[in-house]
Order: sequence, then structure tokens, then C-alpha cells
Amino acid sequence: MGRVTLQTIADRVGVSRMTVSNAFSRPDQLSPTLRDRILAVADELGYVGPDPAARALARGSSGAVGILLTESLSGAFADEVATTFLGAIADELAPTGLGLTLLSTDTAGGVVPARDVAMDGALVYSCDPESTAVDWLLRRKMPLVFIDQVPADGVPAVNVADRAGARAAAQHLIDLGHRRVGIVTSGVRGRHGMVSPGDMIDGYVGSQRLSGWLDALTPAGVSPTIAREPHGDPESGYQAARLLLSAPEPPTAVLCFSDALAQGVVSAAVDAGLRVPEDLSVVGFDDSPAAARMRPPLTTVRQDIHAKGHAAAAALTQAMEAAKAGTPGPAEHLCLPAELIVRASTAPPHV
Amino acid sequence: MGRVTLQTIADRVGVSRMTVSNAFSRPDQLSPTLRDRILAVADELGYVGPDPAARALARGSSGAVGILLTESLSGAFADEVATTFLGAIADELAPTGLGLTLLSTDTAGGVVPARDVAMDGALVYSCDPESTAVDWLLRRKMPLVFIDQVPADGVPAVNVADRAGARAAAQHLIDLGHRRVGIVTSGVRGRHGMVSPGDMIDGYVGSQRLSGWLDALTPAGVSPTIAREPHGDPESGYQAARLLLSAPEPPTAVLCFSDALAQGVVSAAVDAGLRVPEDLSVVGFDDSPAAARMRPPLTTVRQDIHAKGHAAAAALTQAMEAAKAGTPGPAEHLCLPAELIVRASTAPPHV
DNA sequence: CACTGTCTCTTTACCGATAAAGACTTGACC
DNA sequence: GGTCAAGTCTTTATCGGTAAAGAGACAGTG
Repeated sequence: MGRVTLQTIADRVGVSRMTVSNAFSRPDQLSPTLRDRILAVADELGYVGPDPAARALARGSSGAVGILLTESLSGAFADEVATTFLGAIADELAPTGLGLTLLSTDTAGGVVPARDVAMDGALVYSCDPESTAVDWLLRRKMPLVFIDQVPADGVPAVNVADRAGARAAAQHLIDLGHRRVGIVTSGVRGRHGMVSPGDMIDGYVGSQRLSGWLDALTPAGVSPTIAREPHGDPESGYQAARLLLSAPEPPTAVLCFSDALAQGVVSAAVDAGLRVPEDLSVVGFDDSPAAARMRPPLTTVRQDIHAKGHAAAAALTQAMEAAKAGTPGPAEHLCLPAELIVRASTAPPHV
Repeated sequence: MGRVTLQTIADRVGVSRMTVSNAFSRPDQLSPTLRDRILAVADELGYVGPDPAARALARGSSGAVGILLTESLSGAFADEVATTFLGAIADELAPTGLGLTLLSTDTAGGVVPARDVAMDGALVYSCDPESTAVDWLLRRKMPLVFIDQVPADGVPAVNVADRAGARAAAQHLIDLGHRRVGIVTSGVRGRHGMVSPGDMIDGYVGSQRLSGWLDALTPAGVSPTIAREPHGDPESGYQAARLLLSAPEPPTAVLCFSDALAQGVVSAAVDAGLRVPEDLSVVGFDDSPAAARMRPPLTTVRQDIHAKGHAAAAALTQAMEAAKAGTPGPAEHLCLPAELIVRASTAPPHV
């Protein structure tokens, strides 16, 4: 016996294939009696419901949306901010019944997920806008939402006021009286170790935060020393901090690209016999749950990741509906606030 | 102008549709010259490659695998162990070009992802085997792999020696001389607060670990006090520890279901004026990166999550290939080792 | 009684590809 | 010159559904 399809059931029950289809997909189109009979026969035959692939073709929609993440995916999963965001997205999408497909930018074996996976729309999170994967998504003309990326014309975007937040963080240090400021950041591509602002090729968020820091530091006549590591974990922060602190004139305060890096910076300071914040002020970014739990509690810039996920999911579903209805609608560019949270890891420098 | 399909291109170039299909999917089937011409025309027409949905139907495979996660997805994303596992899976799958679709067990709006999303196989991670979602996957007869679940006949499974690991952890405490032992665990369903072993309905992993602990405690005549919280974050561990420590005869050692919980337990101990390990020994589970960074470094049970992800992905791709080839093959049940890592958070009780 | 709906189900017409087998050229080799 | 194999394309037959319009029956209405 071959595979059980609508036709198999239709023949068995003695109705048309379409009626069986309706029994599954549009119950209001037939009498409850007949429907029950059809369902019973289907069950008896071991039918598992309309084939998703066939349905996707016929309906023109697949019931899944994609999410494109730059890094090697496992990179994204190692990053607490990214996973929290993914969780928020997933939660937001669950009630819609849409599946969420993880797309790697990996172009292995000639298979490009961004081109070859069926989906009704996609989120693009912190990706290189020039990458082939993004290009394919764009070409497919499917509803897209850009998150934490340089906003593009015609594509809805969700961003955070990274620059303003970073500016506030740096200004906070300036106001406390710091004049020797270090920056700890990360990024796989590009130079590592002690770098200058020109060496930063870290994508939109990275450059925005750097700009924000400089917005406050430069007018105050402060030019920061920057240490840059490939990864963004605490261990990397530790290494970067050692580099900064071993300079002839070590900084009295450090601005970090993330709370995770900040954690390592604090550890390095402690191990170097420095007290935080008396000898070294440390500022993080993101306000991850760990920030408040740190000793001392970390001064950081808060972004509401759940709100970001919510906004992104909402923008996508909206764009998808608009696309289905044929109502293009304008592409909104949303910018969520970032707020400086002053805790106990910052203090005036002691002279 | 309507949509561009293979036929559009075929007409334009003056060849059959099949030849155009081959130009995209089987380059060796036609002359390079013609292929280039076809590709050029396709590009000119704005064709983005064979429609994934149509291809899925025709080929009988969709190029994506699903992963079913019990909790509300966001729950899974909040759990470091789960996200690390997901990352490992994603990394393992990336080179194969397969997409990874997150499936929620959520049956919202009549849409059941496990039934309605096109995929070639699926991973089932720490799910209730009785859930409808799992049931649908089973009925679809697609290649499946169970991870951290009660192994089922005919379904490949990947598990960890949780019971043995837990036994080793508990034995370690017994060997150190502890006789008053607490357990801190978590689980949304069921009773919370101080519970007895019978109240534990925490799925396979939870029950395995409990069994393992009891395997060592019971023969030593020790019956543990158990505190159970809905969630598995450090904050929950903190609450649970407060409960345990406020008992008339507080434990001298605590076994935790995870490192995250253990983190909270240590905090609670410190806040209660107890030294770890002098006044309270704490043992975690999983050996997350944070465990080694803790103060004091945490004694815990190590499981290799990357190996687990690797094994799961391998088992799935293997099952998928076997299914495609029509070679059912036996369903292997793999069990990865768990190893006790003794660090500085455990010591003999002081009398 | 004819007219108009409303229910139910059926018909017709795709959705956009792929697999497998067939047909036509060409060149090599005996 | 005839035969065979390889290389290029074309033909034929599905893949498993869904949308939209059509058709027959039955009831309510003026």
C-alpha cells in the first residue's frame, strides 16, 4: 500500500477529494456528520493530516518564518543577549502557530538556507547587510525585518538607541572626573589587542556604541585606549583588561561593549589588586540579569530585549499580513530606548 | 507580469522547462554554455531560484529538520544548558545545509507545528513523551531522535548518565562525612517548596538524577530534605536554599539539579553568614562555564553538551539517510558519560 | 408557485517543481 | 559503414494539496 493521501480517504469514504481537504482545513464547509466520518476513516488509515509541503505549495505560504543570525549560530547561542532575544521572538511567535527556522549564513555544500528554505518572512538579526544570505532574502522579496542593523530603505527595522546609551555611559564617567578611559570590545573580524577607532569594523551596533562613547569623550578631550578581543565572553574581557591595565598610564575607568566582557574586566581588576570602583570604574552594556548580581552590582546601559523581540515579531507579522493583503505599507524604523543604570561599579577616580 | 517560474525562463530561452530545472539543480546534465545562458536570463528576469515549497513537494524532502522543546521555548532559551545544546546542534547541522526549525509544543490557534511544519526529521529534546506534539511526530513516521528523554523503542536516543553522575555526587558528600543533605531542584508542574521524593514529576532527567542521589544516600541511611522551585535560575536556588537552611536541623551539604541553582544556593549561604564549603558544601550539575568561575569554584557533575549535540545531530542525519535509502536500521540508544568534578565548594562538615 | 438563499458537496484548474525514461547528435572504434 | 557510449536535451507522469466557481437539494418567503 502506498502513501495515504486525501484521495485515498476520498475513495474510501466515497466523496470528492476536495471534501476531504475541507474536512481538515475548513470544517465549516461540510456537515459535521460527514466530517466525523471522514476523520474517522482518515484516522483508521493512519493519515496524519495534509502534507505540509503540498499545502505550502498550494497555499503559497509555509507557516514558518526564518531568522538569520550572522555568527556561526553557536556564536549566537553563546551570547546571552542573543538567546534572550531569540526566546522573546519564539514566545511572541508561538501563539501564531508559526515555526521559527534558524538560518545560518553558512553557504556549505552549495545550499544556501536563505535561498532554499521555505518561509513566509524572515528576521535579520545583527547581520552584515552585504552578505549573500541577506541578499538572497532581499531578492526573494519576502517580508523582512532588520534588527540591530543599519536600517535599509523599504525594510522595517528595529533598533536600540545604542549611540545615545553609550554616550550617556561615557558622559557618566566624564562627570565623575575620569580622564583616562579604556574601552573593551569584541569582534571576530579585524585586528585584536590594542587598537584604534579606525580598526573597528564591528557592524552597526559596534560602531554605534563606539560613536556614542566618543561623542562624550572627545568633547571632554579624552581619547580612550581600546582593547579588542575576538569573542565576547568574560574570559575575553579578562584578557582585554589585563592589556589595558598593564599600560604605563592605565585607565581609571573602562567602558565595555557588554556585561559579559565587563564581568571579565572586574575579575581582572580584582586579580590585579585593584578595587572596583575605588581604583577602577567599570561600565557594561545590555543590563543582563547577571549585571545586578555582580559584586559590585554593575553600572550598565539597559536595553529591553523582550521589548525588542516583541517589536520585531510584531513588525514581521504585520509585514507578512500586509504582503498577503497586497498592501505594501511603509517600512517603519523603530528605535527603542537605552537607559544608563548607575549601580556600584562606578565612582570618581581617586587622585 | 506574473511570477517568474522555470517555465517563464524556458520559454524565453527556448528550451524545455526541465532543462532550466537542471541548470539550477543538476548542472552536470547540460552543457556549460547553455547553462550560462539560462542563468543569465534567469538573473535578468529576477528569478531567485527554484521555489522551495514546490521543490519540497516534488523531491519529497524539505531541507529542514525540526527540534521540539518542551517548555515555552523562551524557557529553553533562558537555560544555559539548553542554549548550549542548541548551539551545538546548529553548528553540527550548518555544514549539511539543513535549516533548523524550532517547534513549540504550543497548540495555539489549531496550528500544531509538529504536525503542520514541513521537515525531514526532528529532534525531541527533554519533552513529555505523552504530549500531543511528540505524538504527531511519531505518527508522521519521520526520522526522530530523542534527547534527554525516556528512551523509546524504535527511536534513536541520546542520553547522559545522569543517574550515575548524581550517584557519584551524592556519594562524594557521604564520603566526606555529610549526614544531613539537602536537595534543590526545579520544575514548573507539581508541588513547590519542601517536598518529598514522591512529589517529583520532573520528567526523565529530573527523576534520573533524583534516583542517582538516592542511590547513594539511602544505603548510607541519609534521607534528604528536598526544596523544589518552579524555575531553574539562580534566584530560585536562592529561595530554595533559604527554605532548607531555615529548618531546625539545616543540611550541611546541598545537591543541586543545576549549576544555576547552585549559584543561588551559594549566594543564600553567604547571605546567611555561612562559609562555603566550611559550613555548607554545595554540588551543582552540568559543569556550565560559570561553575569554574564561581567563588569558590563549584564541585559539579560534568556532562559534555557539545558531544551531546554532536551525537544527536549525527544520529538524526544518519536516521534520515537510512530512511531515504529505505534501510530502517536499528535504533541506537546512546548514553554519554557524566563525571564528577570535585572543586572547592565541597568539604567535610565541621562537627 | 416561483424566487431566493443557504448548505453541502463536486468540478475545474492550477501551485512550481523533479524523476525517470526517451530521443537525437557526435565521435570513436573495429 | 555500422555499433556503441557518452553527452544533451525533451517527454511524460507525478508530488499532494487548495481556491474558486458550479450544481443540486431543501427551506423560507412574498
